[in-house]
Amino acid sequence: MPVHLGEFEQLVLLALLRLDDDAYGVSVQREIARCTGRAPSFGTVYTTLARLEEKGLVTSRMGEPTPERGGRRKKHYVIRPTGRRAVEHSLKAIGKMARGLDVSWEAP
Amino acid sequence: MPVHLGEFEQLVLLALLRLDDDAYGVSVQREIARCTGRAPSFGTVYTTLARLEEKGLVTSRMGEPTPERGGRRKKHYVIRPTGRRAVEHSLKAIGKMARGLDVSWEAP
DNA sequence: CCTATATACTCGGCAATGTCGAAGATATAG
DNA sequence: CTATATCTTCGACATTGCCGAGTATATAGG
Repeated sequence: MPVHLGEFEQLVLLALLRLDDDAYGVSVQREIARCTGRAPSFGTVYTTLARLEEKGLVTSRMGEPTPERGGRRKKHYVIRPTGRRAVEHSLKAIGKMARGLDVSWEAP
Repeated sequence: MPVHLGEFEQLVLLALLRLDDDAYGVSVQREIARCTGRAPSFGTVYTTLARLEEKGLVTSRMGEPTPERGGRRKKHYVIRPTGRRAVEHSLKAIGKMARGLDVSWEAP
């Protein structure tokens, strides 16, 4: 039973991978915005993150309050092996379907 | 307003591109199965195809009865420029997010 | 302490997509 | 006109996508 990822779930998972240690709600939405140019609301990001955790694809840990200036504590997310496999699987599927086609894959 | 594609919609659109002239319900599901190893039901494929048409990303034309042996007529689908652009856009987004990561992109 | 101000996360709910299973349509061969 | 092979349509419900508004919680300053 292959774990199925939605389009946005893929982006979130990829964001976790590239943010590595510093992945939490705000940074995830910022990274997705930076890379893709679209600006998902925070609600959207948090919802997806929560659902990915329910499915066991990621884990979260509460961060310590930072010495900098104020604000609520961050909830850090880390991708799990299952999650990593799921993204790779999705990407591979798209890759196979796109192979040989002249749809531009890389950015300008 | 960027047309948003779901994960499966992307696969269907890619299938249309690679099937070119010979794209219709059955062949689309077969192609997706062949490439990705998953076997969506026909209902799933037709629903998606219909929705893509509503959104103006593809067009359809009824085919003539074939000289071969029996069966209902095929409904051929062709991707439109808008559709092509939409897939490219989606693929580009994923590409940007995956760039630099060591997630295997190509098939084994 | 109390308020102002940053930051970050939760909730409730509706819209869009994903996914079937079963039923209906329609060609050709006998 | 029946059997049979092909294809598509139809509900219906599950999963994902997507906010906007509300709630927490740190720190700085009076």
